[in-house]
Amino acid sequence: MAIEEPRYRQILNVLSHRVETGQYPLEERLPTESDLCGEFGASRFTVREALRRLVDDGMVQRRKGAGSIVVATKPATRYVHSLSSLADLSQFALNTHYDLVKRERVRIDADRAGAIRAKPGSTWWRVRGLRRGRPGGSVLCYVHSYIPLRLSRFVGQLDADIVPFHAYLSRRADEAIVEVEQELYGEPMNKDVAAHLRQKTGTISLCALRRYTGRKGTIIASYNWHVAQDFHYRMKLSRNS
Amino acid sequence: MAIEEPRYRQILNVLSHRVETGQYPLEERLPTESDLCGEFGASRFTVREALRRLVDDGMVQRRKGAGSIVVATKPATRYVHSLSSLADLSQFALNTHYDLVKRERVRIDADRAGAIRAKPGSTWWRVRGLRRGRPGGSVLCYVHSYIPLRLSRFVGQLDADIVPFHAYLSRRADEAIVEVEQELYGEPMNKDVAAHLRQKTGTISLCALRRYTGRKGTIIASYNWHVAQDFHYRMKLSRNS
DNA sequence: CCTCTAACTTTGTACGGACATATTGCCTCA
DNA sequence: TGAGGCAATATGTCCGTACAAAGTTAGAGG
Repeated sequence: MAIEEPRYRQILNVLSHRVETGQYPLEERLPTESDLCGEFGASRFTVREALRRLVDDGMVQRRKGAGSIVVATKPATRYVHSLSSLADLSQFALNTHYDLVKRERVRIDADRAGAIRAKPGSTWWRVRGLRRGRPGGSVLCYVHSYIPLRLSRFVGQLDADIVPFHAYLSRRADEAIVEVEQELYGEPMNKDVAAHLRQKTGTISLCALRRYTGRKGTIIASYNWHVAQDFHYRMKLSRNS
Repeated sequence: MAIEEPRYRQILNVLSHRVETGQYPLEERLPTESDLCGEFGASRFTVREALRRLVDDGMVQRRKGAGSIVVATKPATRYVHSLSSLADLSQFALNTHYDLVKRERVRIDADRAGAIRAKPGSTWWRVRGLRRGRPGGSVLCYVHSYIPLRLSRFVGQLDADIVPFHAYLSRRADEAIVEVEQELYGEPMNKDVAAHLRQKTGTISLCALRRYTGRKGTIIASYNWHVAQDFHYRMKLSRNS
């Protein structure tokens, strides 16, 4: 004999089934707590525990005084990027050393414009730099960081000690990072990249393009070129709860 | 006069401050609910509400009978992989055509063992296949899929029509996918890979290793080799609520 | 010294009641 | 008719109590 499920979970099962089958239609209200107490013969505590899980599963929203409404017919199976901090995206950033090569203002051509969400022809800051395992060590990665002019007053501060840049800019500009996009792709090195990575022009590189977005738009976008056979990126997604 | 914060929130503020400052050190136990009730002069209900939020914020884990332990000193700003389905990890899988090359049982050597979480020397199924843009089209990717013997009864079913494999296996075995890990790295092609991708041995490939884990362990692990300059992978993380 | 058991501790589930606060809608009055 | 206010409703917060289940610890017994 299987041990019985908790009461609130039994109720949760019934309720989520009703939501999934449309018995409680999308955008409409659920019965009140008091109704559900009556139907299931359970206390308000137990019904609320079930409803709380429905909210956790992203199927229901509740508002004080207004009731509960169905906002999704399926539990949001959210897979969470288990690295809790965004710094983990640029995985080794914290344990490595950064050499700033140049700070410059550049006009964005059509190619770059799409990738960093800039208007073609607009001017951005570009910071070029090298990432090494340790000061003076071998180069792991060559970086172009693009920063919009509205953050100009912080660009002068960017330096080897201020890594990762996105965290610094977000904090100083008081503009939380809302979204991060990352693209990984292989491409032949141009002369600039090849020279800094000490490879022949045309050698295949692995480029990670990352764009950090705040509520006012792009905060920073960076191209990170790696020698392909040295590149290793790991990510883990876990189903939450 | 500002309206007063709820009692549980005041307690939450104190507790999270203590966690952040290390007054409750990482990996160590928090005071028991009953202690906290005493300290704050609140009921167990209220203290539990505060603790529940700490758990939601990812700072604390609780186990029945064992107490609460600190697992992070900062609230986890959780970034959600916005692609809700796991199929999106192998991005083009659904719009492409799969050709099965061979089903075979292989002994796992030390190298592979670590990567797919297998015991060295154990036997697994290996399914080799090719992914193309359309039937008979050019090869996008060469795939080795490793499947544990406990799922042997489903391996015979795997075929071009059954993609993605992980979804099929998870459903048939009634074993939900709990975690997905993905590694991307560059490596020179061996003879087998090079032949199937029509490249010279030693050419740099880009390999995506994906491991899907259920509650009983690995469900499937697959190596996906791409010609480096044809590889493009995009991901997006958004901050949730 | 090791092992199994029993007692104790701690969190989980569940009931009851009470009042607070946000929302909605009706009803009255200008 | 429109605005304001009041009443009804629904969820939020908070208290007390009780028992269940899991984990820990100390002690008895070999």
